[in-house]
Amino acid sequence: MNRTDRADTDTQPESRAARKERTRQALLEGTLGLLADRTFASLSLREVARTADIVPTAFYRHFASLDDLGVVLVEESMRMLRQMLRDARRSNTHRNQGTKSAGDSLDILARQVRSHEEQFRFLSRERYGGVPELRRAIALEMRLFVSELTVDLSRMPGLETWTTDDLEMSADLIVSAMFSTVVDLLEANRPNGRTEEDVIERAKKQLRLVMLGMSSWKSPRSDSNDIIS
Amino acid sequence: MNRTDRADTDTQPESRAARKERTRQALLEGTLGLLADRTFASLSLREVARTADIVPTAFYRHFASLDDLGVVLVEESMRMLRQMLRDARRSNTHRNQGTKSAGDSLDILARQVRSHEEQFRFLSRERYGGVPELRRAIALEMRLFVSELTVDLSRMPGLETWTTDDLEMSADLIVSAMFSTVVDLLEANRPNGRTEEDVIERAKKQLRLVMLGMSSWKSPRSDSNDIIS
DNA sequence: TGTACATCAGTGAACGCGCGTTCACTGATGTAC
DNA sequence: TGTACATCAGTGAACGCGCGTTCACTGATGTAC
Repeated sequence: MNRTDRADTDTQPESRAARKERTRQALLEGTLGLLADRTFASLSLREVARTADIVPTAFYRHFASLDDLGVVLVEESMRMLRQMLRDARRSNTHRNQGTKSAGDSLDILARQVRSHEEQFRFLSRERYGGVPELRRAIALEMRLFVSELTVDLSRMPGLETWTTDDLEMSADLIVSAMFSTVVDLLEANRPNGRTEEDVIERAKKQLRLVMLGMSSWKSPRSDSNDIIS
Repeated sequence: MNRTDRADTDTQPESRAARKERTRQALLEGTLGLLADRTFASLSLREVARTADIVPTAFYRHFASLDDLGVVLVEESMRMLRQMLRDARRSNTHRNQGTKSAGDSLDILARQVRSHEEQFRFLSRERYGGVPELRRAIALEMRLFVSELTVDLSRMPGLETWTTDDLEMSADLIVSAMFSTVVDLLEANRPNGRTEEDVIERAKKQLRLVMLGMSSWKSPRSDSNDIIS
């Protein structure tokens, strides 16, 4: 916390605060590792402590409870997700829109999933299967995504006249599809499974299909709502 | 099992086999009850036994293990889901197709979710958050849904010339959206939440939007794939 | 119909185990002078 | 720079608890004759 003398050579021994921070990070990362194929609810404090090579009681020097650590984990993962969304949005704003940007967004998503696999695995597992506290935190964040995407859509050419409800309906559909894609990406490249390229290609097509639907939604020539045939 | 004298009055005492079956059902239903807000992985055998008012050791007269019971629960829920799909398909085949049938399908889905709430809750929770065995069973069933829907789509007017891949891509999108809708339905009518009618209306619109996209997918006037604007 | 025996769903005591949490402690790091 | 004291991350023993599973049992139901 309040260190008066900063280390100016890196051969100097680590400060107590730095050591503590390292243990804290070890706990968070060790927990994420355990969550690769387990539910957060099935973890035990002793087990988590073991991953950081500390005795169970030392855990309490860092978190008040296991749930407390879980909330921190959600917050960190969510920060990562928000950053991803911000990047995707910037790439869309600065370049062209429509099909191109849809493909770009999917590529950004796939890259993020690959480089933050454990966090995505954690989020997708806990979104529906988690303890109520984590579930609520994730649901809130998903709702924020939908409303941010709604705003983005409202600025696209051809959609300025849409009602908020229709924009939200479309954003909701897109977010659902992207969530499915994330889960598919996490399971891609397994024996007997689809390849990552397949998953990305299908997701791009799906996004294009939705946008195609949006482009003729309530347009003059389909006022009858008699869709197929 | 092999009762020689069948009961012809209902004042007659229950047979041993019938009693056993009742306990078995009590175990299955009691477990579903516990799963209303918990993960299957977090249940204990003793807790489950308690819901059927039997001593822990008596559990083994009915199932080899808790996981064994879990698999039976998945199978039963899946049988219900398949039945629902069969009904929805029949209603579509016998009547007209397109927008009307989309609305009908959603109404069928909503009714099923309402009357089998616990099973849907169980399935949606375990789909991503469950123990590997349950997750695999559910994933398999979801894949079957997609391929059945793919076949259905291939028979719709205007879609006969589509590639299997494009049909599957569309079916996959629809199933993703419907899964989201199920989860929304399970959380509908809560304080500060959406109403069931809102959820159903939005899902119908989403289905219409997708079908609208399909109707112009790769059609002459949008060969350029320049979707929006 | 009555008797003698078999079946088997459910009982209850007992086991060893990992759990979360308490507590008093140790000893290296940090601070004041 | 050296000394005396404070801080605090991590230790290790101990606790009571619910767990899954074993085992020998009970007594009502079912079957054979």
